Amino acid sequence: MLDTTDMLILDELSRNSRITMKELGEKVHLTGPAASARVAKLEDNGVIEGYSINIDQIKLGFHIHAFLNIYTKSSYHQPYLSFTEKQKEYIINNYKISGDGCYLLECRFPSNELLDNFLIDLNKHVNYKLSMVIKNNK
Amino acid sequence: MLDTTDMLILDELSRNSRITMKELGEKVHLTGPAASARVAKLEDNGVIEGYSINIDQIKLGFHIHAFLNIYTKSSYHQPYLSFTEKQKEYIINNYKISGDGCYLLECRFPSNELLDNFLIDLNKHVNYKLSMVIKNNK
DNA sequence: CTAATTCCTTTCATTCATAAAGTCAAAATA
DNA sequence: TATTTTGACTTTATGAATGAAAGGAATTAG
Repeated sequence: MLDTTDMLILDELSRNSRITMKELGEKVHLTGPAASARVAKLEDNGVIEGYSINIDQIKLGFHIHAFLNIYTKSSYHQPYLSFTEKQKEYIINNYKISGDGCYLLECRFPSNELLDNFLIDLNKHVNYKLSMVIKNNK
Repeated sequence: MLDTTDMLILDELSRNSRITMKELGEKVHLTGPAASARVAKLEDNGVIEGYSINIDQIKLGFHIHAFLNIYTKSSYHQPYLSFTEKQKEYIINNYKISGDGCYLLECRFPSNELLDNFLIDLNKHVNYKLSMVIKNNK
């Protein structure tokens, strides 16, 4: 389904998705139109879901990056899910998981104070264990 | 530092970073060159770190998405960090965290078998708790 | 052996990006 | 108050990229 050229294209676009098709072609030994056709096919079959940017969250004022293991006492998750819907500004990902907890919530906050406010509200619906990200080894 | 137009630009580029500067300008009520100048400034001051793509991991054969809470017995983390260096294919993020464990490892695997192999090797260096991602509510 | 398919290249018209010059308003300075 | 400076924008024009169309080589199917 995907050959090595396709993988190279995905690799290049992961590094810089605003590269021109001509340049992309040069990197994978194709002409511009050939690279463009490959990319179009990768879009059509859904391998490429979209084009995005990486933003420096700290420069946006989000100095705190945290994970919250969520533990629901009741089996009724809706209050928690409604809460996270309302707090999208602070929520990066909200994974439903197997294992210890029910959810793993990835969040960002400008300050400890806003984190605290968030936790107070969160605790009305569920219990949690907090892990603050110190750095990402990747 | 960043005004509402800049935030709108970041929002649009997050949704589609391959949009033309002309189109981007139209969305935020600017001309092409003006939008382009804004974006260049956002790049220069490091707010925009880069341009990337979203890839459907399942279509690449990675059917399993998991988080591993890592617990190191010894204070000497290097064996673990060397191990993760060698396993980059399976590792999405490797966060050093405060809280219960020492690290939170985000991984992907094609099969349970390869996950099992990974865990066997991982367990030579550290203990872990495994959480499998069922879905992402976001 | 011929026809169809796939993947590519080349060509060309259209569109985009980018640099340069000019406009305007707000802020700073004398 | 008058003048200058600054910053952000628009307009214009040119060089470059995109995308559609046509054509060619290699592979597969009938």
